[in-house]
Amino acid sequence: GILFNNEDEKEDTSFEKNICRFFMGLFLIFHVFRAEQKFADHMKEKNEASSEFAKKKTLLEQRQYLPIFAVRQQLLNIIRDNNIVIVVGETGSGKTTQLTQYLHEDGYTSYGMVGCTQPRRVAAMSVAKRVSEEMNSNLGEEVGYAIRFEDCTSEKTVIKYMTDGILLRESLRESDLDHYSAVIMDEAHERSLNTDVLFGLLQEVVSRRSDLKLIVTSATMDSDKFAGFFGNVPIFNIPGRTFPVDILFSKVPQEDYVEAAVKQALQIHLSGMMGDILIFMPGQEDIEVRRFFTSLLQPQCNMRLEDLENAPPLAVLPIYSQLPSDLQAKIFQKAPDGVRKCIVATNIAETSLTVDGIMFVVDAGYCKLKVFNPRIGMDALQVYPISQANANQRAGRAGRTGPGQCYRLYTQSAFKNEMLTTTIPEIQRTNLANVVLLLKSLGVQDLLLFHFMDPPPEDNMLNSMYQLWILGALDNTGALTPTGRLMVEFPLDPALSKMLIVSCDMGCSADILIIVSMLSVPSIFYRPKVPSVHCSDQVREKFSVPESDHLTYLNVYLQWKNNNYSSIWCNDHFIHTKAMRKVREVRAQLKDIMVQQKINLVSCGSDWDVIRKCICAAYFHQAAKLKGIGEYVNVRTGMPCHLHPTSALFGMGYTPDYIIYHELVMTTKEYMQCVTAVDGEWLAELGPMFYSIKHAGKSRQVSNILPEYHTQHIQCAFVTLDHKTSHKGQFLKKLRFIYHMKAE
DNA sequence: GAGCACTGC
Repeated sequence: GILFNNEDEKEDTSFEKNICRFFMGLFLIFHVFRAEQKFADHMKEKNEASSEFAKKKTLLEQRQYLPIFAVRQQLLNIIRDNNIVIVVGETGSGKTTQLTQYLHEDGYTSYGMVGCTQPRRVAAMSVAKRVSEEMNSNLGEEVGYAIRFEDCTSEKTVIKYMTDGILLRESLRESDLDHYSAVIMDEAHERSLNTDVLFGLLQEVVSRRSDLKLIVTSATMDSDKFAGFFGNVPIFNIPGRTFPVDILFSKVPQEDYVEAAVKQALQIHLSGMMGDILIFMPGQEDIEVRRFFTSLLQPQCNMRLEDLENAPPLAVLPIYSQLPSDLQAKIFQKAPDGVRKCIVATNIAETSLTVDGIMFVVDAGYCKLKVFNPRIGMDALQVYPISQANANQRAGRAGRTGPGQCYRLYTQSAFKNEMLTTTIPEIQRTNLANVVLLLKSLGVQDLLLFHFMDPPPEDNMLNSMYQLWILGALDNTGALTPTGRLMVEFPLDPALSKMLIVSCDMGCSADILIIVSMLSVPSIFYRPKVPSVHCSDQVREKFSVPESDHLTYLNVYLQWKNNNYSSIWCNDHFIHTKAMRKVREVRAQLKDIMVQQKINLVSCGSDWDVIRKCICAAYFHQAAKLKGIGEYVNVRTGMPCHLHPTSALFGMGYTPDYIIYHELVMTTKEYMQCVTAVDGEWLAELGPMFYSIKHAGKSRQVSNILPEYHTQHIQCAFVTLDHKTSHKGQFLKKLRFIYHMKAE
């Protein structure tokens, strides 16, 4: 049927106005505050109810009630007869908790552990906890888990849950995974970067080790592809236990998904049907609630106001990853009687967290994706249509506790004809420098021949190898150098590892260690929306080191340390406490590795120029040159690049001739994020394959020292002094550096 | 004068 009536929408409102209409409507009219106040009381009630359920059924009875129990013996038979099996286990089948236990009961743990990988840390932890309860043992004994910063296993452990990244690291130490008798790769259909690398590696391990069982779980739509990849291995189906979800498509394409979502949510709310609503939006910007206070109330989408006023209360709850965790927790609290929850989420609610009681899903059909462009070395963060697999996953969120409905704000024809069946796997749209380094260290000779399920673009691979060569991780033949081998030890991007390694000789390793840790954690600064926005910016300026964002970060950490790592101090200075704690954890982990690798910790004290030079030593390939007031051009591509407004260098009178950047991201413009001023001389000294010093028209030729893989890129590496591009102004300096890249 | 989906070692 017709879900929405577009014809009445004539006014041309801006995006922002639409957002504000969304929340002014929902948020204010439905007395959200009243609703929220009642939450606390009802939490207690809910807890009592769930413990009541636990009493009714024993753990064993609960295990036997799962769909997977009915096919237990068949499943074990097929695993016994095959080294690799694809298991299609739908939601609610019990595969994640039961498969490991079945293998244990069938004797596989007598000669090794049963390992089970998860794409997320919380999942690894919570599933391990559940299984240890079912096996009546203490967590960390028979059943344990391992995630970054936390190894909760012991010599007794026979069932080990872990993130896929952990298993990948373990395969570095022990390439045949001799400690395992079976490995289950759970949620493999999510195709994380680590999953895809493990696919290729584990397939080889199984071919070497006939006693190892590999079980890969998949969604229905990928199962044939998975089975084919591993050599036409059998597929085993386990039915799920979910409720039916009615899918309703929009009859006409929606111009504005925010407005359409508001209308749909209101329609559901006024229809009298019971149940909570979950709305999927592409980004934080669409969800952020606070900004709506500053906006004006707009007439509501042709709804009659008296209808709205008489409607029951509705609690609108935002959820996205950057939201502070105390606010995130609200979505799990039960709403009081008579209050309906309306959760507005990014795709964090698609897989990462599950809310019970959702009966209605409203799906805008978009998500944000980061896509890497290897040619210019830039990430683009953009809104894309979701895939059919995403859409089905989202719809499924309405059928967890009862029959549900899913309203798709796009047409059936768009779903069928315009959406991809599955999202492009991460390995095809990300910077591969890390993957390349890892595979090289595992002794993979020719990376272009590595057995990937979906091989990444060749250009991307070559570019990553080239970047590693620049950093001195690969030699002229493309083989790993001692520096490269050392870099693998660190759980960091290659350039950051390199920075840490060179910092020791430069006498500033303790300082660089802090900077690297700060860069490994997203969003240190918390920037509340109105009204304290200026306040937070002012506080931030207090940390500012005019010539460097990196040093600004160092400054923040040192001050936090001086204030005894206080969370109150963080709150006062608009800094994410959670992020800072993670910085500290990362620092401790990296420090351990440095000690292990005999890299001394030394501080340069107050001589911060040394630190800038050290940063330059690892990032000289990401440099920009001043061109006009406050304008920079990328030295590799000649592309204009902008200082990000949050940078310490932004809008200040100080405009250095050369800067290096940590990251280049295309959003509304090409922005350099996290920059540091450097000397031109340093660039020539530390990046001789890129830059040469030009003395009165004479140039120094760079010899061909590139590995064979990079023949296509050799031209890019040469410094060709081009007199045409050298002009007066800021070039009238003692030294001139010009970089020329052969355009395609 | 912008604003960042989500993971992981």
